[in-house]
Amino acid sequence: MKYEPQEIEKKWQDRWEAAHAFEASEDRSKPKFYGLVEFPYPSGAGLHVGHIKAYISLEVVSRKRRMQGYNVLFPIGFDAFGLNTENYAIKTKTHPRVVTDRNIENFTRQLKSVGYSFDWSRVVDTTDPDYYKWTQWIFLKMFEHGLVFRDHTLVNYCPSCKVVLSNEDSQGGHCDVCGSEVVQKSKEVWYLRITEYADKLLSGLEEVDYLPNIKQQQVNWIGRSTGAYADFAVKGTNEKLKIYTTRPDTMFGVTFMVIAPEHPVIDRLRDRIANMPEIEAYREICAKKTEFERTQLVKEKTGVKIEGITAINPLSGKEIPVYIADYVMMGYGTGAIMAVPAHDERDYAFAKKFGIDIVEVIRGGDISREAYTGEGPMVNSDFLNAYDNKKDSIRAAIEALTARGVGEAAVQYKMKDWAFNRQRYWGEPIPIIHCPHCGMVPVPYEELPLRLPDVENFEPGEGGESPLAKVESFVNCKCPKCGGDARRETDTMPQWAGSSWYFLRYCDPKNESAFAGMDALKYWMPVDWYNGGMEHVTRHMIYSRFWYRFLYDLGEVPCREPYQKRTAVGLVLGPNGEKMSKSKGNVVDPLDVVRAYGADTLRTYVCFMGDYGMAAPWSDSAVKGAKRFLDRVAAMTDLVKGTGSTPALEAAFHKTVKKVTADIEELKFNTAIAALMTLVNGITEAGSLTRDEFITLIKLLCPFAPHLCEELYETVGGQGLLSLAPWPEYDEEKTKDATVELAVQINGKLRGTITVPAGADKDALLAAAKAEEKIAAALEGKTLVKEIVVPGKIVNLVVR
RNA sequence: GCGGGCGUGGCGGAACUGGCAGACGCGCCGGAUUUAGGAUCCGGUGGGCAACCUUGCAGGUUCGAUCCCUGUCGCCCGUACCA
Repeated sequence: MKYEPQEIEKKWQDRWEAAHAFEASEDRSKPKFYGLVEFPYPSGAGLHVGHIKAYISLEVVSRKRRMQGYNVLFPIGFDAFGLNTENYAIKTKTHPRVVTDRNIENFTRQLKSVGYSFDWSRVVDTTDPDYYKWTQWIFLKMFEHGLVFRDHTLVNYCPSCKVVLSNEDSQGGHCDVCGSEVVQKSKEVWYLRITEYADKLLSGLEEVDYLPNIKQQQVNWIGRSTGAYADFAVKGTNEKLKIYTTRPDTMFGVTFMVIAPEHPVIDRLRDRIANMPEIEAYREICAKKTEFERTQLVKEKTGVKIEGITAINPLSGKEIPVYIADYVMMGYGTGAIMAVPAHDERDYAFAKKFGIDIVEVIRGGDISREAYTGEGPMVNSDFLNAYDNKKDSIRAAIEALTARGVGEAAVQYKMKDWAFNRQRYWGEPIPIIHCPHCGMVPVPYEELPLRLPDVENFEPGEGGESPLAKVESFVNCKCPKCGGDARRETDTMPQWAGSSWYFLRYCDPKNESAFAGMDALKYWMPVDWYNGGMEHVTRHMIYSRFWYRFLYDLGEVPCREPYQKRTAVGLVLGPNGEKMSKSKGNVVDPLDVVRAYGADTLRTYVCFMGDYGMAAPWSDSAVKGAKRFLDRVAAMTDLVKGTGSTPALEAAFHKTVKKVTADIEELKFNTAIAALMTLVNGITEAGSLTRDEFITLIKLLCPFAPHLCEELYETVGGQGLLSLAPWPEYDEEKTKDATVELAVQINGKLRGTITVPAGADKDALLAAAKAEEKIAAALEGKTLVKEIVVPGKIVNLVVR
């Protein structure tokens, strides 16, 4: 047969659809497999090769598992709220609903053209009111349980998108959506108290199977540290400066304090501060600094001494100066630190610059040259001098602080609470009503979904308020509690909201009385295998684990962790080895490949490119190689004969079944395909194969190139769909060759090979080795010192 | 700085975690077919004339190291004054 992709792909896609071949079955007696890939944001640009590679992972696994008899749930949906759509809508003056529907339609068509075996009967769309009803429902449950709060603080703000961003959304100081530099702005915003779940998110990692680097990144992001709070009294006032430290045992080495420029104590002590104008000037400079200046130009420490106030060290009683400096952040710990220049590099740099005393309290370094951050015995530290290790001295210091009532043990997290509102139109409305009498009142559950009103103008307001604020009919409402006039919240949720629980909806997508029925959840959850990009490890993964864990605490979901296993896809780079981008002009359109070479070629090539988890450059000529391989497989129908397989070919088949079966489960698609290519080479050499063997071949290839394999199956008279036919089995005994070739080394260097029966013992191997021509020659006149024989591996003769 | 990862032919990458380095593919060379090109098929292909040399570099452990250890250089990703 000849491989003509254009003629067969649509045909099989239609047949699969007509047969509902890939819809998850309600038969709950079968073992289940829930494979999840990150649902796409349906941008106007259409499918990207990145999507192809990301989805091919569990596509191949799911297809194989289906053939192995699993009840497979392999769903897809659309994460369709968000700024890109909204910005596009503004630009083209088209309603985001229209844009979204068009994009979803386009994505659907494109995904289907690649032949993914998604369950299209369970598609979710986060912008569908029947879906976001439950997003709002979960939000209200969180509100009910005290996990939602409003606060007036400094937030990350994108001046271009005109929205507040969470920490996760502004990693590296740049807006996640447009890349603009993020500025700090004082605003009243909604928060989700994710920090309350920090410990659960951390401990939950112990019971899941994520790649080690994924776990590590989450651990780092949560950033748990242990230490203590301590109160430093401000001399002559009732004020106390509360600090957080991980090394309370170094307290006798404290020679000054530093507070963040935004620290509120400055305003409270305004009257006592002698150099207030200088302080104000410094605060102004700091406020104007961009993220870049604050983080990149860190070498030089700046700050101002606060004249007129001093603090008292709670353990030593010493009076010390207080500085204001922007190397102390308001957002971490308490916004104030005790500085121990002898044992902290930043404090050391600051002390050197400002000529402050440096007092050694841990022996082991040379504090005249640099801060010593290692361990050692305590010195100059009163009662702590008795200790010579970190653990004991910290414990003793905390005990002392506690006993004197000036401090206590404490835990801090780098992770911050989740800034949860956006001042934009295309998102889930936050279902809260502001009542002048009752305060914040949740929209009653029975009124959900709180629908987005239709508006003409989606432009965000200049003052940073949501477009919804201009919609009087939406804003004005009655308070559900007292019935009086009230106003609706006009901000919407961030894009991460809808994606924080979508995998639950897949389990039971049509449920009208719950986000998903417990029955369905008990069967399908947890997700057995989740694959996606590394960029989501500290965003979406953290958020959705938080939401899921919260629902677990409520008794709404059956297990503590949503994702049993998580793997990551490596980037597809441009042909020049650089990251694909429009500006670099190195973008490959996967649909072009489908048109030119067929979906099966695209799929096979993407799998064959290299290590699945690593970045790999695109190669147009290698794509042709994949096509050539499929051509050869198609041509193999001519070699199918009733009889005539060699023992070598039979063994090759068993080996290949074993290897492909194992490799797919490890996402080692490149070597699985290499094994299939080797097999095809072997068949070519043998000149013929049986029909059964041919069917085994196309079954193994089916997860990668399903259209072609279905067609070939039909060509050789196969009944039904190959995609649902049983996966090939192998016989371990038959994977073994009768004879093996073994390397013979002399002094560790290869000097010859011997061919011996598979089970040959040491003596036989040794004899064969010594009889080998080249070996015998090399042994001539030498003294044999040692013989190393590892059956099945090697013979090494050590001579002198 | 810290955390994670990676350095193997001209290229993408293999190699049972200590046992014949370079599977498989791309590219390249030669041949067949073709009026020609393309496509296809067959053969060859790490370097060196050779002895030999080769997994970023330098050491170490071992009968034996791409794999383990020490040091060093380079690249990528994440994070960032986290007290």
